[in-house]
Parts: sequence; C-alpha cells; structure tokens
Amino acid sequence: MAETNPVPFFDDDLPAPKPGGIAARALAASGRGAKDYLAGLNPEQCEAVQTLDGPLLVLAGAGTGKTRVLTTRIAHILATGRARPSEILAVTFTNKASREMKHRVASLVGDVAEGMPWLGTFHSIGTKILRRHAELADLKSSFTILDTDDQIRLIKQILSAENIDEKRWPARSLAWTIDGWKNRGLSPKEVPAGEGASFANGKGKQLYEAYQERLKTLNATDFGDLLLEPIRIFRESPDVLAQYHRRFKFMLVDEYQDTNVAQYLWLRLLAQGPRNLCCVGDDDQSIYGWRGAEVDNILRFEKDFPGAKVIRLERNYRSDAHILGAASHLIAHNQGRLGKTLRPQGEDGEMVTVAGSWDSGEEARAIGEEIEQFQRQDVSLDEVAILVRASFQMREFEDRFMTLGVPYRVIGGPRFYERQEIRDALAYLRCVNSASDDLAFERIVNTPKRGLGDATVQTLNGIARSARIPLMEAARMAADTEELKPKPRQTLRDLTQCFQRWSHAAETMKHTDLAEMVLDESGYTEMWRQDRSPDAAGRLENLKELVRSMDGFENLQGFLEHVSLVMDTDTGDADEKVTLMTLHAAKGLEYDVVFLPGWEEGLFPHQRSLDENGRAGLEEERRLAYVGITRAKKRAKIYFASNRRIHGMWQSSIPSRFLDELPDTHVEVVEAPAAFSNRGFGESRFDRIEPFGSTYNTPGWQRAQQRRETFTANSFGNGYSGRRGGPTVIEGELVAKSTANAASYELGERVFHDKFGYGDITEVEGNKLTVQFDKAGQKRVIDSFVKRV
DNA sequence: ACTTTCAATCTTTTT
DNA sequence: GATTGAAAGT
Repeated sequence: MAETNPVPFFDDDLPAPKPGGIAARALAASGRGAKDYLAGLNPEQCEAVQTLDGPLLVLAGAGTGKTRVLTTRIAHILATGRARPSEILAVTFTNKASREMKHRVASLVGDVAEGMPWLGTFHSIGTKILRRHAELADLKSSFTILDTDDQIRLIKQILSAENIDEKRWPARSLAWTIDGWKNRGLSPKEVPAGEGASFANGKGKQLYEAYQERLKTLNATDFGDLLLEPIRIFRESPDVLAQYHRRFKFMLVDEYQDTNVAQYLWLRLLAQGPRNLCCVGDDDQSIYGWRGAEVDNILRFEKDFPGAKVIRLERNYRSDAHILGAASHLIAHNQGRLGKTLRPQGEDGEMVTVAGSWDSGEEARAIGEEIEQFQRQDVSLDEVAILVRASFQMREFEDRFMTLGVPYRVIGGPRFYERQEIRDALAYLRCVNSASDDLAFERIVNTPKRGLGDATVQTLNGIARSARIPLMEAARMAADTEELKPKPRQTLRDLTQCFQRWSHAAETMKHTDLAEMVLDESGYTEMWRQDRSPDAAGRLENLKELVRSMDGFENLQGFLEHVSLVMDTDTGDADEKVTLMTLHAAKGLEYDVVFLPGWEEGLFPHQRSLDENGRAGLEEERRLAYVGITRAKKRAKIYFASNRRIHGMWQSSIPSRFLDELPDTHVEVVEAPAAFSNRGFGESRFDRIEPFGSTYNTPGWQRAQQRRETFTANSFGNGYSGRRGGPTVIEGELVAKSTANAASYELGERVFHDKFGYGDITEVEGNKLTVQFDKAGQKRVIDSFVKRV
C-alpha cells in the first residue's frame, strides 16, 4: 500500500460535497445505521469514541486499545455525518502507525481511506501544507526534502565556507543543534542569544541563518522545516490558517506524549478553530525526549486546552497479569507521571524471567536455544521478538541466528533507503526529476568515476554560485566554455546531455523503465557489476528491488516524495521470522514472546542518557524498560551479561538497576540454559559448529569472531564500503569578488581573469564571453569569472 | 585524478 | 571496531 497519496496535493481543495457522499456510504457500510462498530468496546473506550466535541485527552496505557479507539472514533465521526473524510485531520508520529490506521479505518468503514487525505504523519501532512503555500515560505512547491545525510553535507559546505575547523566543530553536532532548535520551534532569529553562541565561538546562530539561506536557494527543506514553515505561515497569514480551521472539523493525534514543541505549536494553531481536538497518548511511554519530545505536552494538556476532558483507558487486553505486574511495579519508580493503574483482563500467565550469562555471546546462544525450543513447540516465530537497547547488540544475534539457521528479520536496522547504492540511484532520479537538485547532482557527478574530481566540482560550484544557477546548468555552461580542461569538459558535456535526454524521456516513459534506463546508461549498474567486492551482488539486487518498489507509484515525483518521507520499506515477506529490533522501534507492537537482553548498567540504562539528562534521563530509560516488558503478551524474558564487548574491548558490567526494581512476586530468576557452557570443555551440542571452544577472551578468539562478523555482514548486504562524498570547498576569494560584478560586458572591454590574466572582450553571448587574452590567447569564459580592469 | 595508507575519533534511540 | 578524513603515493 502506498502511504503517500499518489493523487497530487491539490485534489481536495474544493470541499464540494460529492454526490452520494462518502459519509453516506460509510453509514451504509457500518451496517444499516446500527452502531456495530461500538460493539465490543468497553465503557471507557466507548466514551472516548463518542465524546466528539471539545478537547479530549485519552490516556491510554500500554495495550488498552488505543489505536482501536482512534480508528473507531474516525468511523463514528463519519457514520454520524459530523464530517467528511477530508475534513478530519489525523496525525501520527510514524509511518507505520499511519499505515496501520489507514488500514483499520478502511476495514471499519469500507474503502474510504482514499478519501482521508489528511491522515498521515506530522511530516507528511506538514509537507502537504507547505507544498500548497510554498511561495509564502519563499520556496517553490516542488521543493525537495533533505534527509540527514544531505543535511550534513550541506552543513559541511557551510562550515568550510566560514572557515570553521570541522575537527573542533563537527557538522554532525551543528546539525543536531539546529535540529534541536527546530524541534523547539525556533527560527534563527528566535534562538536565545546564549544558546546561539554555543557553537563555534558564538557563530551558532549565524550558521543556522546561513543554513536556512542555503536551503532556500536550493529550494529545499529539512525535516524540521516541514513543521516550522507551516507554523510560520499560519502565524503570518491568518487567512491561510482560517482556511484550515474551516476544513478540519475534527483533529486526532496519536502518541501525543511524543510531540515536540514545534508539533505542539502546530496543533495549537490548528485547534484554535473548531476545538475538537482528541489526543491519545501515554506519558509512561514517552521515549523520545532526546529528540525533543516534551512529556510536558501531555502533562499540561488540561491547562493548554481549557475545558478538556480526560479519559483513562486502564484495561489491558494484551499481557498476562505477571507481565503487567512487573511492568507496573517498575514504572512506579518514576516520579512525574499522570498515573494509571493497568488492570489485567486475563490470567496470571507466566512470570517474567531474569537470567544472567557470562558474556554477550553466551546470552545470544541462550536466547537462540530458547527460540529453537519454541520453534519445536510450534510457537510461530512471528510471535517472537528480541528487543535491544542499542543497535550494536543486534549483530551478535544476527550472527547466532545465521549459524543456527533461524530465520529473522531486522526492523530499523540499516535502512533500505540509506544504503549507498540506493541513495546514489535516487540521486540520479532526483536529478532527472529536477535539474536544480544540487546536492543530488554533486553526489553523482563522479559516480561512477568519470574523471570529474574535486577541482572540477569546485569550478562548477563557483560558476553556479556567482551566476545563481543550479549546478547542472553550470555544468552545461562549463562544457561550452574554456574554464576547464578539455577532458572534463567533454565528460561534462556528455553527462549533461544524458540528463537532458533522460528528463525528456521522463515525460513519455514509464517511470520504472526510465529508472532502469538511467541506471544502465549512466554506467551505474555497470560499476557494481565490475565491482569484485562480495557485497556487490547484493547491491545490484537492492537496485532491482528499488525499481520494483517504484512500481507502486503513479510517477517519479510521487515516488521520490514517498522516499524522502518514508525511510522504511514494507518488508512484506510472509515467512515466519523472529523479529529483531530496538526498544524504540518496538513501541506499539506486541508479541507472544519477548526477549530483553542487555539489562546492564551503562547499556540499559544507557550511560549517556544518565550523563546528559540525569534523573530525567533515567526516567526515560525506565519508560523504555516499561515499553519493552509491555510488548509481551505471554512471556517476557530478561537477560544480562557480565561481560560485553564495547568499542571492541571487553568490559565487565553489573546488572541493571531496573532488575532490582522488579517485584519478586512476578519475577523468577532462572539460569540460562547455556550457562557456564563456556568453561572450555563441555560445549553444549548447539555449540558444535563453533570452532572456537576454549576461552572466549583470547585474542585469537576475538579475531576469529571479527572475521566471522565481516563475513556474515556481507551476506546481509549491509556493508558500507568507504563512502567518499567529495568534500566540496565552495567560496573563496574568487567567488566573493566575482559575485559583485554580475553586470553585462561590452565588446572591447578590458578584463582580468584569475587563470588567463588580462585580455580584451571580442564577443559577448549572454553570460559567456570570448576574450582575447594577452598571454593565453582566445578563450571562452563565463562573465562572472572575469572582472573589469 | 585516483588509490592506498594511516591516524584520529567516537560510539543510542529516528521522523 | 568501524568509520572518517587527510596525506602520501601511483
């Protein structure tokens, strides 16, 4: 299913009631007007669904039917004819959630998901709003959305232009800082003076400003802008805001505890119209504080929206009583929560288990063995998940599953669209789609290698900057003049001609065929075919997958939009597999059996969280633990290891403090099945395959382990071979001076060129000049590269 | 212009 | 350990 609406963004502008309106159809679909959909809801859920007017906060504990309430509420609004699908704004935090919501609404009300254009993530809806009012934000509605990678490259350019030492002030951290400001809804001007000074000796604010400026000239936004710009538009253009007030009769927000300040401001502006705002969330599951989420938003709801009603959902239908008891007891250690009492509905079930092991390898073996046992007991592997705190923990499990032959899937690992080959391919497509996508162009000018190195790119950048044109055009110009040596010039000419041809073909060709053609003719696929490294085959496979995934979209534009907002892919494989993911990724999911490895001080709670955020950090970690345990329906199994390899070095660790916070009544301490099998002699039968039986901390063992890791990593296709993004130094004397005299020249004028020296103009053709140089002879140059004498 | 080598740095979670 | 950038070599 495509979550980006393939129909373009201006489709529902006219709220003309459709004949045989969807509401009517929905009503019919809901079963002869009877409120079937309310059946099976408990009283609180029912109330939450039917309380339509005024602000409403639904405090929904884990597993209490939060999504059900949201979707049923939408069905209810439609069925009662209070609003049409296009008049309901429903925002979620993740793509996964919005996808699921769409599904479930559709199954309740019939296939009107098409008619719910305003159901989506904060970011996708922000994009939609921004595209239609782009001109108010100084953008064209075709603006591109930069991902983190592009963002960092852009910031690097700015830093080097400002002559800031990237060693001391890494681009990453500036990106992070800017992101933080944006999360808090701060434009460059609004950054508090003290904070603005925190980066690069007081230049932080100024750099932020420069960054925003660059974005505008690139006709691009980053993730933060997708929220910030609409906020600004709403504030500055009340008529625009009023337009949305008229449109959105009802607003629903999922996972309200995860909203940041910007999102809150955005919502509050929209909710000034009809005040029918319904927020669903659970303060105990707020785990994105590090990304700017403000638990405060949910704690303050009643103050922010006077007259708000609060409904608590406390009946938990997911987990057995022991699991719930353990989780509740743990989370009770947190202060500053609204407080809920989760009530189990089912039986006691099994106790939560805690098992220790010698090291992380043994932990993985123990879990692997238990999974095999479940497998023999016909437990579906789809119902088994391993939730880790940090992604590096996954590797050990992948390793283990590989040798055991246990099928597994990784969620949120190295993501499809972040892989090098995919990003390269996308860059090509972006260039075809829009010739002014400079970052994309820069990425692929010399991929595959065509002899266009740093020097060439710098020249192009110079031309582009001074003439204020996109790089692609600069390249086209450079091909016609003599700024560059003949060889790169020819290459450049060929390349730009290719792109012209492709862009032209794009108008008539099917976009999937186009993609294949582009990748083929550019030599990109050939590059990987030539590549002898072991993962080249996997990369080619990924490229095929990319083209295949484009099939689900109307056109190239729609696909690219999808990609920039949805960084995950639907892993629509039907095979039964164990799921491996981080705790963060697990929110909102549930499994019969949940393994929770790595409960050690420093890892979980994570040291950094403690260092940087103190008690608040600890509480967030604890909420993370709570989220982890409450994912389990029948069994929750916690592990800790005494030794773990961190940064490649073995470190001993002590069990997590969270273990002590679990209640004895619901927890039993067990011995991991493989415990102490590592004493060197008595290998368990499952270790046969392990050629390294003796001790686990000898250098030899570690080396062997490494070798195996690199080996298996390849077959998983996540190897990143050294990526070299041409560090492009822009700016410099040359550019600064040449920008000044962009005026047109006249025949016979005397000019100076940095490379060719003095000369006289013999011909003028637009911004291209022919100059008879005193020493270098006659050359064609670009006007911005010379100056009057 | 490209490749290799070496040293330095930093290790969470992600729309 | 892994990734990254810069310097030296081809």
